[in-house]
Amino acid sequence: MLRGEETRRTVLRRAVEIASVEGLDALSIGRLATDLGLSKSGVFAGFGSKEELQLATIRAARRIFSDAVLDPIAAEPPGLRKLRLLCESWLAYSRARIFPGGCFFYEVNAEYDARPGPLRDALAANWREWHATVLGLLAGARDTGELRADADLEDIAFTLIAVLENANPQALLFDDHTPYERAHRAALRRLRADAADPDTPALRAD
Amino acid sequence: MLRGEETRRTVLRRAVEIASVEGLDALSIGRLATDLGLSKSGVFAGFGSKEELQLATIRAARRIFSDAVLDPIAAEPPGLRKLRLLCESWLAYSRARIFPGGCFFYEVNAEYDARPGPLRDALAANWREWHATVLGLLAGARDTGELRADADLEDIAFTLIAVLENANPQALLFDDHTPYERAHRAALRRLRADAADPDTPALRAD
DNA sequence: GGGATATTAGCACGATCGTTCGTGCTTTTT
DNA sequence: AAAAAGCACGAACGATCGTGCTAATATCCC
Repeated sequence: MLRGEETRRTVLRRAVEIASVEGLDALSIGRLATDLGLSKSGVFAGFGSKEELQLATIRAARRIFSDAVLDPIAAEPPGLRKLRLLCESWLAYSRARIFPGGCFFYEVNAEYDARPGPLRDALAANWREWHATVLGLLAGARDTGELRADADLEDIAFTLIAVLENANPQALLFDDHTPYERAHRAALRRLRADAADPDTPALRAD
Repeated sequence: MLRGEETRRTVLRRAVEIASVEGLDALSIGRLATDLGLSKSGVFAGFGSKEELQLATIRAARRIFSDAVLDPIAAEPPGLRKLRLLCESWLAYSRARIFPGGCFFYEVNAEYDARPGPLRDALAANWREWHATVLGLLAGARDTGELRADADLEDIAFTLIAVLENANPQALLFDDHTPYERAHRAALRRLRADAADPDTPALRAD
């Protein structure tokens, strides 16, 4: 019986839109039902509780994010180029309003980062995953010898994520796309700062 | 007749706490009333509408932010040192949980950056003000000759704000303070990158 | 096709939302 | 001392919230 799964998908498609703009708290069963021409109980039945609906919304958003940002660069071999492509991919994702509220996770992380519970746990897990991805690409670029062997990859990841994420609210708040260009320049600059000398052996000692 | 103003302050003191953790949407008249032992209508009367309560909450938060971050460095003369003190002041403000939810503005900007209306307008105005402050200090440090005359101050401001703000959600999400240290290092590094040569004349041509 | 099953609709519940209204109490002004 | 103003209160409103029930309706298996 697949009709149920189909309905869940329909609901979640709308749910991620709403949550990316107004947050997970603004998700309401009744609103989703009227928006989609369903009954309240029909929407409710598909999830069993509001919290489960919110968790499912986070999972759905994770998939969309992964498709939009990670998939396009999956085939790229490790190295600095892959890292730069990731940054561009992320900026394009925020810029293209894949979620109408910009980056879904920027919105909901701010909403729940100070509220313990299953939702914050789920968001923390997603952040860790995203952070590990960036870190992995940085390690890749170090292993190819394009980044200095003694570079602090955690610090670089922190700055990269920071400048990318920060482009989002500024672009949304002012309906202005120049923050994306600043973020791009800032990311490239940070990578350049720890780039290895071109004639340094690939795996030099620290 | 000052009793009214006193009540408003009491309400707003609680309102900024709630909003910094759960957002401006989570402010509810009834909740504030029961939290403070007041009547719903009494709280309501002091503001006239929920939106006015939210706007007043933003104004109250702006004052608290200004007292915590800007006042301590007000007497400092322009220059790189003042800029570094600002970064430290900001990080201390987030770290000390002046607002229990970390940075009030990180939370509410994310909440309203994609929702046109008076609240977003008010938040945009606050952002502009904060941004202008950072830019002003950068210009000060350039005028003292400590920053290169051709440095892109807008880009530097973008990165500084990004690394500071980004420490906030990460520290909150993981109950971990090391992001503050990363942010500090990242900010200093960015300033160092455009520092002028020590023997360069104060106002060199571009 | 009929019977089992999975899925949606309809309706009601207690709670809470923002808001309005009328009333008393305090304090200031006259 | 009388009059006015400021302020908070309690009660009530229509709406919406999340969540249970029960009944109707699709869909699948035999």
